[in-house]
Amino acid sequence: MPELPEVETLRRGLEREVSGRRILGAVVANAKVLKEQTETAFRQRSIGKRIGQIDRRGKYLLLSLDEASHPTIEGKTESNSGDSYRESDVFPTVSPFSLCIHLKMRGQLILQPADAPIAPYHCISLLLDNGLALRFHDMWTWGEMRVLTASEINKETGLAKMGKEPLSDAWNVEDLAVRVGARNVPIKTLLLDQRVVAGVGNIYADESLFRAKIHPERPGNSLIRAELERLVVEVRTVLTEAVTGGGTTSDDYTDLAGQPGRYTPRVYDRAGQPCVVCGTSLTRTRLGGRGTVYCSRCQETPQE
DNA sequence: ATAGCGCCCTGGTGGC
DNA sequence: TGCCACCAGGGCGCTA
Repeated sequence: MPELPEVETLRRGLEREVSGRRILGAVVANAKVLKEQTETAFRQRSIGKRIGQIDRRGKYLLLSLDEASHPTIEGKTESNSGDSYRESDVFPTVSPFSLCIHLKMRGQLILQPADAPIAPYHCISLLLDNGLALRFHDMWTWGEMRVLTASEINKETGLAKMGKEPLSDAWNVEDLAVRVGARNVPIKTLLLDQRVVAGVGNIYADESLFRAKIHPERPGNSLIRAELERLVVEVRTVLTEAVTGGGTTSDDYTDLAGQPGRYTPRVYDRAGQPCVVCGTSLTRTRLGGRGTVYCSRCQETPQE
């Protein structure tokens, strides 16, 4: 399942490979990933646009779609002047639309030659002006790919209420303490809540808790300050390591080129195997409907 | 306000 | 061997 490190890896790939490219055409093979958006609206809002800045927020990818026809914008985009043209009052609505992508469980983004064979579960292709196609595949069609305005993004996604980016300086133990607060909910469930912290999913929630030596079923309001501090450190560490490794090795995820990630989890999907620290057989349980793996010795619930 | 559950979807798995 | 029920799971919407 793509989480923050996988989506960030894709973002970096897109920044290298498709930023500045013009969208010449769009093929909608499975409109389910457009959700409420019509195929007509998707095509009208994307075809002819130039892909500008590539942003990530939590597990969302946001590609700004700029008017490609105007020479001023074109020139500045090509000269790599960043987003300085956004400050211009000449074109106050230079980028009203963003291509908004969420891969959910099984979505994949692949960049390949436009004439490459269409793979199974192909949903959307964006044909670019360099002979490549950006393709969205999704076996379950839970994923989302839409072209939205800023207000539509706020209305139709949870982005407005999303918590802070865990790899930003703005995220710290104070912020986590406020959002976890007095909630009598398992800490694992809270970590998965995108309003608590952005981008953490099932893999990295389990990994962070294991490394912070905190039992996933501990209620949020039972954690002492030192534990919250450890958790902040370990969430950052595990996400940073996973970004460095290009994401977790998984059947569900590949980068833009189709390559798997190189990060290897210590507990996720290792139920019954020995703990890498103490050798205890790792325990699997269910928490809030999610499979959860932990070490019953390293992450022992303290005696009350 | 908040916690819990059902929904979406389909390949893989385990039981008989 | 073959069939089929069941499972996994992010995010959202509904309910109590």
